[in-house]
Amino acid sequence: MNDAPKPEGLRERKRRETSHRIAAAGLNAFLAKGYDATTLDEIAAAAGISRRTFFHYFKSKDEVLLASLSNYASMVKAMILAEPPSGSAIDIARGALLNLAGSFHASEMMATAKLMRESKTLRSRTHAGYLQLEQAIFDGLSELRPDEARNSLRLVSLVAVVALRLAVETWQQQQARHPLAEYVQDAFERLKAEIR
Amino acid sequence: MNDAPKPEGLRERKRRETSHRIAAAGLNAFLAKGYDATTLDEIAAAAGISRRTFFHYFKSKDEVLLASLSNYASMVKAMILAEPPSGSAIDIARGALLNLAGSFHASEMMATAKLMRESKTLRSRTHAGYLQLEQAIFDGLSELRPDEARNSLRLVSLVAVVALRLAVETWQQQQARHPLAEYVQDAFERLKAEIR
DNA sequence: TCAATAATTGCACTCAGTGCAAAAATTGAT
DNA sequence: ATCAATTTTTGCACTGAGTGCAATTATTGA
Repeated sequence: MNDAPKPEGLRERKRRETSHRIAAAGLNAFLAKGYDATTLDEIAAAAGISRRTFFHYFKSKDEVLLASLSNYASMVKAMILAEPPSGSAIDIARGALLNLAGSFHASEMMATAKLMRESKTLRSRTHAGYLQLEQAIFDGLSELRPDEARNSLRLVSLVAVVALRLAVETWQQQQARHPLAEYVQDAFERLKAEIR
Repeated sequence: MNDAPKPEGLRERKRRETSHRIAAAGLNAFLAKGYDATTLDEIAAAAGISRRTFFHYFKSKDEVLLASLSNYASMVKAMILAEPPSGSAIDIARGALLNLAGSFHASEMMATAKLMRESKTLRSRTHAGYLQLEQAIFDGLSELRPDEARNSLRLVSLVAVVALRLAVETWQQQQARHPLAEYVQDAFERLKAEIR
């Protein structure tokens, strides 16, 4: 058993680099000119590849933006599995999201959030991100609690994401005055207080 | 004050008819060949108009499908305003959604739901519909309860839509064995039981 | 150095969506 | 019925996203 039987060949390294270059060029252009006004040709040119090659790295234009976002889905699953398995499902989800909230970078978030609001297609995508998150939380909880009713875990997943959305909303409204985690904490508490 | 100062001129009537013809032709084609495989040319041809004219009636392809869906948003707002204004915000939302659930037609829903699952763009749109619903519920509640904290009403709106989504999910999983309203009722109860 | 494999590219294509200006239909008035 | 104003419909040409294919180029292991 070797940790790295392939010491990262040239191919893999270049691939990673190119992918990263495209993502960076894309985000850059989006922030500079707006999402819709940025064409694939521009991104490709800025990344030093052909338009056709772009599609070997990303399935679509919006996936460039979703790429960074979708990391959160796998992160949250890992965090759920890392939670102490005692406590209710919702507490586990809350713990994981609190954890996740810590890894949000305020400045970066506020910038991309602005993009999300501007473009119609991106608004849909933002939400697609939340759907991924729901799924990831559900997967994590299912793995951690194989004996609990799927029904309940599904419910908890959706509610947890609602809490996160509420938190992000007020966080953005208040220009990130406090760390996101505080808003997440607050959202969960308000959720428990309000639903009865 | 006249109810119909313009007794519906020929123009307006034709416009309504054409709009309806397009929607019907679109839904028809979608169900027959799938969403992605249906082109605007086909829809236009089936509706007896030019491709260009299509865009005078619908802003985009998916709006043909969203048209029927987005009615629900205004319906739910009306239903909220029609609820007895006593009781908590969440009970009002639940009442309205129970009411709305009654107007869902099972067979039609199951068919369009299949479409929604097939196409990526449509999945986004489905969710856009839920966002509209959230907003509509929030608007309705805000109007009915101008003195309650927006925070709380927003929270209740999102939670209510989560309940609806959970209900629709199991409803579809169980092939509409029971009327949707029952699942909605159940979802709200589970919500209250699970969150604490 | 060579052959297998994978990445890059160009080209031609389909389809959604938009701007523009001409042609056809509807309207209200005479 | 006729006419001018207004609205609707249409055709045409265009941009931009995304795909299939086949040729070219780079990387790999031997």
